[in-house]
Amino acid sequence: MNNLMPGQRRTTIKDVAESAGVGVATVSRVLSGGSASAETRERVLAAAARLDYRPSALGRNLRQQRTGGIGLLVPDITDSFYARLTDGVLSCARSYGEPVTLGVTGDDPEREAELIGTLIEQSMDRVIAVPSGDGEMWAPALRAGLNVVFADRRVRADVPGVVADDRAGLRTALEYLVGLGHRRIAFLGRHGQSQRVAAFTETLTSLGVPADPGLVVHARASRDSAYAAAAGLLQHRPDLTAVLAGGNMLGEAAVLAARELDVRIPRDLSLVMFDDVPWAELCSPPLTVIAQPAQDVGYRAAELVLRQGRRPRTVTLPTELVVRASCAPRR
Amino acid sequence: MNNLMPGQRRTTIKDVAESAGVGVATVSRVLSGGSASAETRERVLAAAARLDYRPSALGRNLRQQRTGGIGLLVPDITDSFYARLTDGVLSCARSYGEPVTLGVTGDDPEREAELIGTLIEQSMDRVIAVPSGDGEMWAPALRAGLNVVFADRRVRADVPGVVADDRAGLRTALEYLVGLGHRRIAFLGRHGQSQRVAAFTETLTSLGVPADPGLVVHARASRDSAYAAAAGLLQHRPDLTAVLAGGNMLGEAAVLAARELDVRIPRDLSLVMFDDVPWAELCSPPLTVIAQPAQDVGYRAAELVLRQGRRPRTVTLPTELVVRASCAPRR
DNA sequence: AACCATGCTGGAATCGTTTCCATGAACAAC
DNA sequence: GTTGTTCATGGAAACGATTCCAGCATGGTT
Repeated sequence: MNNLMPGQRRTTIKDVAESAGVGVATVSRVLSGGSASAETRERVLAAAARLDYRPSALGRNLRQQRTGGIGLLVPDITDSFYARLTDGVLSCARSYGEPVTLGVTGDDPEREAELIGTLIEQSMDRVIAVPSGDGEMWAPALRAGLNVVFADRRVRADVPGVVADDRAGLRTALEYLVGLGHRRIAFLGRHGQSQRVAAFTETLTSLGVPADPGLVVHARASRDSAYAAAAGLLQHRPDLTAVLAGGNMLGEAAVLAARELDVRIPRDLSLVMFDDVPWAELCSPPLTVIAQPAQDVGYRAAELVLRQGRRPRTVTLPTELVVRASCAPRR
Repeated sequence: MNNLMPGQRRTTIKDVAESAGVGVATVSRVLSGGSASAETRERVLAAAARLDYRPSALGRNLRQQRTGGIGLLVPDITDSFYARLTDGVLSCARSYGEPVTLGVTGDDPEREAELIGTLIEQSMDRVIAVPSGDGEMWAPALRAGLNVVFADRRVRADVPGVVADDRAGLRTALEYLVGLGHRRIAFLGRHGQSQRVAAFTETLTSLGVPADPGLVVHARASRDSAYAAAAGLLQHRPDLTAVLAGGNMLGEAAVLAARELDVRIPRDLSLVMFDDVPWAELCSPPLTVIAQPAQDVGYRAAELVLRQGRRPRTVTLPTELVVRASCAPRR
């Protein structure tokens, strides 16, 4: 069968070997930094350059029983927080020359499981995930030898993770709100943020404010769901005076819902949002936020998963309360 | 302490064959829908399920000389437009079960070339790209048999593409601005938007407004660069009365720069922004925008690159002018 | 009974790379 | 001159799948 395809056959290591007058083993050694005589090395390099040879990752990976590259699972790439996290991962991966395969889970455990399956099929051995389901779901992946690092959330103690110190950020924000006289403070969270919710109620109690379970609401990782949750909260509980939004999409939803229902920020309602985004400053009023180092979280997670030498437990990155104009004393 | 279990070798097709008492060829046939007797099929399926067998994509790809999956190259994943585009690609790819490998070019042709190299190394045969450099750069990739689809921009006539009809959107926006009495209208664009710039000057001329080259400014794909360009424009040309921002990041930069320089929108300056984003409505004032179907662009591009049967030339998707409150008659 | 058509099956080749191992040469030490 | 030792080197065996091809049984037709 001669080359009937317009796209000609890929140049292989064999072609290089032939062209350089050496064996394939020698070519492989030269190209991967093994030992070889200066003269041979030069001949091989010249031949490789002449033929524009690029080693096939397929062959290499099959032989070495591992696919290079990193799998990255986030709930929603449209969310600025996860986009920045992704950017951090990419920027670290680039310096290692590792490709990144992206999957969105939509905070749906079923989809997450499906994506994990795909990753295993691809023989990916490194994964960074913002987990949606419970930790159990990751057992098969770990058994398969997958190298997992969690980002933003942790659902298993035996898997390293990189998270922002939202507990501290939350405490600062709540102290601020309580100091302004607020007592009925709602938490508008996303599914999978159980830890954040727990921290919320604990901190509130420790500040002398009784917890009210009706003031904690959850949404899925989509704009519509966030809006529905925010609007529902504001309609059902007109008595609340402050809202803590657990993400930028939820904050956005809260602002929108408040406008729709003619609730004035900050006169009628104070709002603090997790995650600083560029538009928070552009918003009317500019939003007080708990800034999170999303990009760093991604970068550090990538570092962790790439330098798999030692296994640190968990990296916690600081958060910062940025006060703007969306909070006022309780009337 | 490594968590590598001894003897945890991956289960291969050979194991399944042995366990089912058939040859490997038969297993392969059964699993890929070939012909086999009902009894054999059942035995193989049972064995595969029992051993939790997953075919290795590596072996398959090596044999078939192609890596499944799609490579996606965008200038900046942090930009809402490209994030939505990416979301569209992922959502289409998911229904085909194809993994997506993401790379950010930062609108840098050099980085783009580097990423193309990586994709070829991975034997990726399908790529969706928002091209940054000129069309020449894609010649080697096309020669290597890569299946390329451009999104958002087109730089080669022989490569199919999916774009938004920004020419029409631009015309509508400019008619609106000119109708409000504006004459000195600036374009704040990004590198690689030469076509958009050309459309801008042409349209302006056709509306009877002389083009002023000094009113066209370019930025790279980063927030800092966008801000620098916007601030520079406003400082150097205090005579302009309207700005058309070529992307949401540029619009954001324009709003920020205007505030910083105490230029009031829309009293002193009218602003129209390409691409509708959720915060455009939250902004003060709410921004008039040319809405672009970013997600659809991604989805359609993925469809095009996956259904490589026929090769349509170009898909153009409609845009829409959404009038809010950032434009006013010229004083 | 002889023949062919049909359909299922498994051995073996193949994809492109890395890596093990044997070979042979050069050289030093005795 | 013989024996080790150290290199560079290339042949061949993996890796895990698909697929060609030949073998074999079955059943129908002459």
